[in-house]
Amino acid sequence: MQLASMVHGTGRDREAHDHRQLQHQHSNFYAQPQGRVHHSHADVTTALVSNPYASHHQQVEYQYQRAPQSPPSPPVEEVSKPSLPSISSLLGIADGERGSSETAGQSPRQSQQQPSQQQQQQQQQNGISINHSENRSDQVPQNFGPTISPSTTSTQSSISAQPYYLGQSLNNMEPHQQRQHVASAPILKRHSIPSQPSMSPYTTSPYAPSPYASSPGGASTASFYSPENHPYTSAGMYQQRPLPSNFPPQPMPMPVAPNSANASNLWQHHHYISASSQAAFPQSQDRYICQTCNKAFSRPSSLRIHSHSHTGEKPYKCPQPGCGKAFSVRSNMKRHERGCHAAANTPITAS
DNA sequence: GCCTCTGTTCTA
DNA sequence: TAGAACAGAGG
Repeated sequence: MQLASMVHGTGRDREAHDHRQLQHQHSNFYAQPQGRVHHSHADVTTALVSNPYASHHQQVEYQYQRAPQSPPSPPVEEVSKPSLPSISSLLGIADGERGSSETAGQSPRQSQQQPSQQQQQQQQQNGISINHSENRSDQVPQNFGPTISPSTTSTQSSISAQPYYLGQSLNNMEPHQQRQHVASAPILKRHSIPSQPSMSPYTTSPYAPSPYASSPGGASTASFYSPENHPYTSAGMYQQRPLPSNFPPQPMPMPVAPNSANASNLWQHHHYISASSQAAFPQSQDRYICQTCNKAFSRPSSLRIHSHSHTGEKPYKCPQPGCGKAFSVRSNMKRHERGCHAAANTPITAS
């Protein structure tokens, strides 16, 4: 009963959280265009492509200041673009350098730059050679990926300061990258649980401190049968966890819509996770998992007795005088009495 | 609906 | 023979 209430309560909390989050996003979504009134249509369009759901006000301001460059990284490119030579000229310079000596191949402009600036310059040149051939929209996921453009640090700070913005970027990430994000955070949060051989990673996800508290993992946190809350605390011997329906863990069922991000996708995103989280916690059996051997039991008493096999505890001692045998299971002790001491007891009881 | 107790059954 | 798990009964 308590478990059920916990699960339900978690679901309500999760929904409430989603609702609040969505309200927050909606408010920002509708408030955002107001901050762009003085911008041209092209600016607004570019900014929306880059981040249509900027929930943080600073993010809006940040992109507002340099709206023409939609991705989070382009300021250096923007500043240095006028001074960059064309690709044909670069090729010509390269050809000329090959023809002439290496020492004499430096142009006056390159000699004036610092080494780091030269690296940035070449990176920018490489970037430009790619950006010119690719669609602008394809550039967004790249900038949101783990390897942030080396342009500015404010870009990274703006992303880290916006959980939902980061979530959007996750959708643009490769599946293995998403798994890394999902799996790395919970491990840091894991606590007070001994070694779990071949334990499902999903058992760690419930403690994810990530902004995805509304994920199935976050919901399962409340339903977790924490040993601290159990009267029988056997040194973290066992725990309850939602059923193996989540086992083995499956990849995050995030709908991949990198470039078609809009409000409807937002709702679909959150609702999809919420629905899966509800279906991920069936009130079925085997909810009590031994942390030592990962064996599942349907009853806490069964798990408690099972824990005796790991601890070697044998609380049930044979009451027969001269028989110091102890058993971990009461029924086994009684059986022992019946079998071994029946000859001595039966005549007494019978007579 | 969940728990403990108890008995039964399987296995080494 | 004992360890271990499962299932029914009752609280």
